[in-house]
Formats: sequence, C-alpha cells, structure tokens
Amino acid sequence: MKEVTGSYNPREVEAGVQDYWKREKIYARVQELRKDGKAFFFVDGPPYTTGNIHLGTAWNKIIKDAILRYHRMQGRNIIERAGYDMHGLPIEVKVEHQLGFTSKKDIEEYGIAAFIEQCRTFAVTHMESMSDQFRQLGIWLDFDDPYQTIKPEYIESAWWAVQRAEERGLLERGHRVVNWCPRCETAIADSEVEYWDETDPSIFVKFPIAGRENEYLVIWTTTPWTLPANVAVAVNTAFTYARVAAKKDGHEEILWIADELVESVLKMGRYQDYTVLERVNGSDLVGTEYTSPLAGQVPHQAEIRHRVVAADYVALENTGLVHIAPGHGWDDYLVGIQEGLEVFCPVDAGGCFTPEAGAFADMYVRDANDLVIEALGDYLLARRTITHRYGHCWRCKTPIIYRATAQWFIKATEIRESMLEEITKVKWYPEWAGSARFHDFVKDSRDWCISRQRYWGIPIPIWQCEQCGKRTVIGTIAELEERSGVKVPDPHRPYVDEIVIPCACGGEMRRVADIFDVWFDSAVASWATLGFPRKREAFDRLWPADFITEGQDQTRGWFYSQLGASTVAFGRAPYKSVLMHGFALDAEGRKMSKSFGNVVTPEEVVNQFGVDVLRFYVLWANAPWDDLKFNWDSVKTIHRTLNILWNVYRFPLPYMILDSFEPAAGDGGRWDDSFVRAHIKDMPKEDRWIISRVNSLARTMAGDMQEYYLHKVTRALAAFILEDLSRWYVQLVRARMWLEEDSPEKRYAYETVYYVMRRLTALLAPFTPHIAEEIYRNLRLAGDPESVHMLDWPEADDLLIAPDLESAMEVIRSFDDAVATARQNGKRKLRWPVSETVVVTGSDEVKTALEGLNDLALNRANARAVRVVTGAWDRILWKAEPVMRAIGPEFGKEGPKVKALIESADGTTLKAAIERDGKAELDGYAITERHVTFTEALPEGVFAAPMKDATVYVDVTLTPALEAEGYAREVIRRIQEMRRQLDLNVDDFIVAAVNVDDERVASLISEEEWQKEIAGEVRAAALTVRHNGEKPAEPFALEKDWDVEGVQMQIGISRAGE
RNA sequence: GGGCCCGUAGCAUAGCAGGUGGUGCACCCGGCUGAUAACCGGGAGGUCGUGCGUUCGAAUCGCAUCGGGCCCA
Repeated sequence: MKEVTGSYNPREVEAGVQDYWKREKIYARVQELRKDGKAFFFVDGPPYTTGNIHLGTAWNKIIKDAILRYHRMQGRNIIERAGYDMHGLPIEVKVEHQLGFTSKKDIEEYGIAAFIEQCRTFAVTHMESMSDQFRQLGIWLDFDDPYQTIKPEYIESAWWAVQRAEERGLLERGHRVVNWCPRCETAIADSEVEYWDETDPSIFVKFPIAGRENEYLVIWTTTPWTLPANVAVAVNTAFTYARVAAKKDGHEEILWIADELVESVLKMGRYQDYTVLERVNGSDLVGTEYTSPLAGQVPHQAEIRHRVVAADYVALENTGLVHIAPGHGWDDYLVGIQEGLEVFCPVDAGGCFTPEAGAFADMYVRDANDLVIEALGDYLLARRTITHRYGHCWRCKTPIIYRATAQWFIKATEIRESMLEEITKVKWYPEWAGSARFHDFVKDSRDWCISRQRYWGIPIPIWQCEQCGKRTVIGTIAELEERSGVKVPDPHRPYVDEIVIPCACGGEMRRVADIFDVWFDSAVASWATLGFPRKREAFDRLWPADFITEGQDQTRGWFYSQLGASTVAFGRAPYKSVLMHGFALDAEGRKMSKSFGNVVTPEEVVNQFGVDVLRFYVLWANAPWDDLKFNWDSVKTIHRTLNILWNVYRFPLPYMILDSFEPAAGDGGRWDDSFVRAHIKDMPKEDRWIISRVNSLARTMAGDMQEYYLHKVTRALAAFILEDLSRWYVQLVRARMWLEEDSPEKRYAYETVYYVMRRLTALLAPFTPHIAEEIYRNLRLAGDPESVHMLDWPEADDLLIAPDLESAMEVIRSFDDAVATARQNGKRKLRWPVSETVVVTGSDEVKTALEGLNDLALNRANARAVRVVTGAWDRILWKAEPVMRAIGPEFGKEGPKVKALIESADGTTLKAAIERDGKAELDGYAITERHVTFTEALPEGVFAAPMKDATVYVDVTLTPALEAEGYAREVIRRIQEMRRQLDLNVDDFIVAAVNVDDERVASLISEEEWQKEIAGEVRAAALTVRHNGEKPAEPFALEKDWDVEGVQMQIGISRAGE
C-alpha cells in the first residue's frame, strides 16, 4: 500500500491502468483464466466502418463491456470477438466522393478492381481507428482479431446461407417494385430510405371513359411522371361514387368522383355549378374501361386496355379513385399481380424514360413532371403543389423512385410463422421488445430483396447458364474453385465475375452481376464469427449465441436480418437472449445530428471527465431500453461521485501506513474475509453495519444484473458510495483512525475499511474498470491476483448481513439529521456539546435503535445524554389558546373575560387538568376541551425537529462545563488549522501558546482537563494558556489572531524542537 | 396513417400488483475544517403533459388527445 496524495485525476488513472493492462497482458490472462468456465457466446453487432464513433456507439459498447465483464467475474468463458460491417453503398459513396465521381459510369471507367481497393482501404483504415477508440473506452472485446465482413471466410458464411436458401426453395428471382436510387443506380432496402419533406406537384387528372362522350374518371397523383405507366384506376367497393354533371365557363362535362369528395374536387377545378346525376357503389365501377390522356405521347398507352379495378387500400381522400402504375408503386404492383395487369415500367436505371415512353424518352423523370402536365392539356382538372414526406437515398440524398426490376429475394413471407415462433423462444430484455415490438415488425414483413446493382459487397454466388438458363448457387470458395477449375484470388468483384463454370448442357455459366444487400452481410455474423462453415467445431459447441444487445433501431435491422438468415439456414433463431437498448439523444430529447449542432462525442466527455465517468454515467442515467438524454450536469455529478470514492479510498491510507497495517492474509498470502468473519461479533456496530451494507449491495446488484437493470445496479453503487460510505461510515470511523496507540478498535476500523474497499472495487470492476483496478492494485496483497478483473464476483455473505442493524442505523441517521436541524434552529454548532437530547416517540423500532446504538447517538449528537421518552416529555410546555367560536355562544358577554383567563392561564396545568378530569375551573368558569386548543411551547433553550416516527428535542442551554469544552474544541480546531498552514505531518509534535482576552473563558480552558485535552488533540509537547499574558520571548513559527464566538484569542505554534 | 417506448419541481430520475409524491444536480441559507480547489446539513420549489372515465380513493388502471424517440407505411 502506498499513500495517495493527489486528488482524483481520471485521465491519469486511466492512462496508467491501460498501460498496466497492456504491459502485463491482463486481458489475455483474464481470458486464459476463464477458459475452462462455462462458455458464454456473445456476438458483437458490427458497427459500420465510417468515421468516428458517436455517443450511441460508445454507449452500445459500454453496455456490452459491462455485461461481459460481469459474466466473466461469474466464471463464464466469454466468446467476445469484435466485428465490423465493412461493405456497402455508404462506403462506395464516400469513395466516389473522394474520387469526384457522380455516376456508375465513372466507376466503370476507373475500373472496378481499383475502385474496390479504394473501398477496402477506406474500410480497413476506419476499422482500425474505431478499434482504437473502443480500446480507449476500456472495452474488452477481441479487437486484435475482429470478424470482418470483407474477409473471404466471412464471405463464405454468406454464400453458404444463400445456398441453404436455394436448397429450401426460399431463393427467388422476382420482378418486383423496389426502392430505387437513380443516382446510385441500384435497388436500396427499405431501411436505406430516409424521409423528409419535398414539394411536388399535386394534380387532378381526367381519364376519358371508353365509349362515352365527355365522361371522365377523376384521379389524383403527386407523381405526374408515373402517368405514362398508368394501366388502371382503383376504387374502393366500400365507397359510393357520384356521376356528376359539372359546369365551368358554359361547358358541361360528366365526372366520376367519390360521393363525399365531389364538393372539394370541383372547387379545386373551379367549376361553378354541378348536378349529381346518379350514385353507384364502387363495385359497379369495376370493369369500366378508359383511355389514357397520354396516348398521343406514349405510343404503348394506346395499346393498353385500361380498366377500373377494386382495391381495399383506396382511401376517401382526394378523388377516391387511385391511379395505378404497377411498374412504379408497391401497392400498385400488388394490385397488378392480383388483377393480371401489365407491369409497364418505361424508366431506366438512371431514372430516365426509355424510348417506350415515346415523347418523354431520355428525360429524367422528376424533370419530366412539367412536360407530362403540359401534355395532359384539357385532361388536367386542377394543379396544385403539395409538401409531403418523400423518401430519399440515405447515402446520396437523391429522391428515390419506385421501379419494377428483376431482383433476388429471400422468401421471408414463407418462413414468417417460424420466425414468429422463434421470437417467443428468445429471452427479451425488456420483454416487450420481443413480444410487442419485434413481433409486430416481423408479422408485417415482406420478402427480402437481397440483391444490389453495385460493386463493394459480397457478390451473390449465383451462376447462371447463358444457354439453358439453369442456375447454381455456390456455397464455398473451394466449391467454386473445384467447379470452375480456377483459383479464386479474391471473392470480390470484379474477380469472381470472370469465373466461368461449365454447364451440363455444354454452355457456360456466368455469375449474375448483383452483390448482396449489406444487411445480408451482418445477418450471418453469428456463424461467420465462428468461422463456419470453414470450421465446424466451435460452431457445434457454441452456436446459437447466448446473448446480443443493440439499439432499438436494430429491430428492423440486425435482430431481423439475423433471424431471417438463421431461420433460412438453420430453422431457428441465432440468439437466445437479446437486450434492446435505447438511442442517445441530446438534453432536449432530440436526435443528435450534425446539422442541429447538438452532437456530443464520447471524446469530449472523456477529455473532460474520463472514461469511467462516461461509462458510469451512460449506464446510470436511465434504464438501458429508454432513450438516453445526455446531460452534462449529470456527468459532473458522476464525476463527483467517483471523486468521493477516490477520497474515501485515500483518506485512511496515511494512518494505515503510519501504523504499518497489514490486512490479515488468508491462504497463500491471498486476502480473504476470514478476519472479518472471525471478529465480526466483537466489532463496533458501525463496522458491522457497513460490512452488512456492502454485502446487501452485492446481493441487490446480483439480482438486478439478472435482468440487466444496469441503471439500478449503478445507482445502488453510487448510493452506497455517497450515502453509506462517505456521508456516514467515514464520519463515524475517523476518530478511530487517529488513535495513537494500537487497539482492537483501530485494527477493526482498518480491517473494515479494507474489507469494504476490496469488495467495492470488485463490485465496481464491470462498470468503472479503471478506477477499480487502480484502487485494487494499491490495496492487493502479494498473493492476490494481479488484476481486479481476475477476481470472482463477490457473492453476498448472508452471515454478515444484519437487517436489524441496517434498519436501526437508518433510525440513527434520521436522528442525526434531526439533531442537526434542531441545533441549527438553536444556533448551536455541532462542535459545542449539549447537555441532553430527548427523543419522543411511540415507535418501538426507534426506541430499540436509539438504546441499542446509544453510544453512536451520543457521539453524533455531541450530547451528554440521549434519552428516549415514550408518550409525553414532561419538559414540554403547553400554551392555551381560547376557541372563541365555542366560548362566545356559551359564555355570552362573559366571553372576553374567559378569553383573558385562558390566555393568562398556565397552559401545561390547564391541559393536565382537562385531560385528567375532562374539565378545568378558571375563576369559577368550567373550561372543557371545546373551549381551548393547546400548542406546544418549548422550554427556554430547547429546540425540536422531526425525525422518522419521532421528534427530537435538543437542549442547547450552556453550563460552564459545556462551555469549557466548547471553547476547548474551538481552540483545537484553530490550532489544527494552523498546523495545516504550516504543512506539518500528522505525527509531528508542536509547542503552542494561547492568549485569551476574556478572563472567564481563559480560566475555563485553563482547567487541567481541557488543557490536557487540547494538548493531546493537537499533539502539543508544550501548551500554555494565558489571560492577557505577555508575549513569549521566542516568536512562533505561526502566530494568528482569532475571533472565537466574539472572544479574541492570539495563538502561536511551532514544530517542537525548532 | 400504424406499432412500440417515453412525458413526474429549472434539469435529470424513482415510485406504476391504486391509498396523503421520493432522490440527485442546480438554487438559497447554514455547518464542518486531521478526505479540504474536498465534505456535511437545512430550506424553498411539483396542476405527476392534457382531458374524460373506472374507483370510496389514480402519478399508478382504461379511453382520448398533445409532445418526444425508434421503427414501419
């Protein structure tokens, strides 16, 4: 043990500890230590390798680290490989940006091989930087060998899964409407679409009904550019539609509009008058044929037989008739399939019209809106604009379009039931994350489009024969090499694109051009991290994962993609338990975003307050599943808490060292609790109490960790440090530390403090691994493990838990607070003793506690006596107040006289008489309880304050003896202060002289008893107390004038022998 | 538009198997001075988002509504 002089400097502590971990390879040794333990297979959700980590990423890893450290201390062998998600469009877009590219054409010209090298470099560089940042947060995952989605063995894990899908008939080539980014020229996942407001045209269009003169269906759309692809109009059979003769500027035309919407539509079209000719049910309209107003511009439109169809999703909005273009909308597409409509999509990958769009060919669709509107001519009924939420590509921010394309799908809808079933078998923290949130998401899930038309990703391992069309799905690189007869240098594009497999028909099979949706990469992490299918052993032993934890946004993300891929490949969920955590928000509860400028980085927090403070804060601030509202004040509070811990830790060290205290060692020079267990019966109550408390703490924490109540665990820790240790135990035990001679009391104090700190550091280790390690390193005995992280979790010791003592101590603490309040009311400082303190209570618990812990109560109250009184305390006086409402009517004009009598009577006597006899006589008048109320009147010098189930009365009246002690304490305090100013060691002796102006006070403290007391307390070899005495010949090292409660004193001190 | 979560003093948070709302920070006042660029006590501060309902009684249960978050459409 060495003394610690500095105050808590987190950055210094953390740098030292991390250096120690590195030097002594502590992480590896802890792994080694636990390798025979029961396995705990954890899968790290892979962060995407772009840029720096943010607060949410840090929170995520901190939760993981705290939980894994806890399980490790419980003896588990943790499989804890870190992982990174390194493919995908976000990186491609960043690299495109760096290279100044704007389209796929630029990439093709630059060369795919060179392009993906840039992507690879980008991903690897960022991965390394992120690992460094995580290491700095004290995260103990295996960052030296993380799983990386770009590695060949990882790519195989994905290939293998698709091969399973093919075997099970769950892989499908389908023509579907997908979210399409015209800039990136690829399909993008629903999860890659970001919504924000966009202003678009809002137009009402008349579709002429075939074979009718001047009669139209009125539809509404915000995407005029989809009109060239119109094939149908949908109505809802639950609505009534009106056939209206509408008049405008002398013309009349017949319009079909949902009955309830007629008024608003006609107003929009500025019609002056109308008549409803007939009303029909929606179903009566079904089958009605019409022609396209764009037949002149788009030749194919003239060939389509447009008709009215029924669809449930049509709402009573706008016109109640919906324009259907199966090539450009998901709902439209479904209606199209159902009705056997043509899927017409005259738009290319870049978002431009194809020649099929006739007059609009080559135009970018969003730019074509105005031309389409113009081309509608008289068929345009009304034109407005609308601001609505519209989807954009999450990477390049281009507005997306819906486009029917050929894509590869996993038929998630076919395995939906078994996915839902699997969800119920997983343990969810909290429960509703699975049973409600995730369940509802999966219930509504669609088939999963896994193909992307890009470059930096896992190539889809499907080879298709150019001649016969037969396809084959490759599961491993070895299989590919065997079947192609070619060595595969890198399973990425463009290398795999060149590999040809001979087909049985004599033709050549070539790879389909697509790569995987990047979500498919991480979906296979649970087996990829174990090297499966290349390696089998670990997979057979460990899979599925015991535990994963990610943010609530991963419900649709990683929780889902993993479940989907695993249900396809293995027919079961790849995880046994899932903790869903919240999102990191700013103090106002808003999302942190760069454009708001409200982003707080983990780095900022760490630079100011250190890693442990950040860690403790994010775990402590709220329940894991609630959103974290970041708050600097709270961070400061946590800093203060750890600072107090630090002070508590270092305060006994100088005394221990001075006394050469050696904690009792157990077997092999290893510390254990045998001393405490052997002596607990003899130890002072406060020692037994704090020992009980720290064991209770361990018990509560273990219970809460079962449910991953990280906030409760850290709050319990903070409360223990602040309330139990610092504010209470340390205050009680200080005096024993200062004892000169060796004594059992002092030894017990040392052993107790040591015991508590050893247990506490272990309890803190998962949450604040650095400060716990730092303290542990200084306290550990020679035979102890080198790191606090090698210890087992301290199980609560039932034999040392004393519930009665804990509750009795609660009473004393409440008493202590009340005494302080009463003294404050009586303006009597705690340093000044008081004669008597009385507790009036009806509670047995209070009585028992104060009697059982009377020494403690005396000490805390600084009183000559602490007494418990049940019922009434005889020194309480009562003041009688007349109740005129009762006196007036009864005594009539005698009333004022009675009032005066009551007011001047002795309330205490009056109350006693009424209580005894039911009435009292005052000058012949019978007074009963009706006529008078009593209020408590405290005797001179007595002050009261409430405590739990009791009232405390403190008599602050001074006597010469009390005064003598009070002044003596004042002198002691001043001399101590002067010792401090001289920077003396605690064991230095001094010589001192006190000169008191006031003769009476001088004589009080000159009494032998107090002079001895003062000399002893301040370690004075010589002490003189004088009244207006002459100054000593020798000047003192330090002389000061003091005003002590109005009494002037001159005090001088010097170090003895100087 | 739908699902889930959250909404308690200036800020953050506990209480939510219903029975007179706790705690921390900040604030004001005071104490302590052998943890001291620390520590401790006291005080003030609340329509428990809003409305309706169930109940003898609701922060706690139900419905509606508003605000925030994540996700979906």
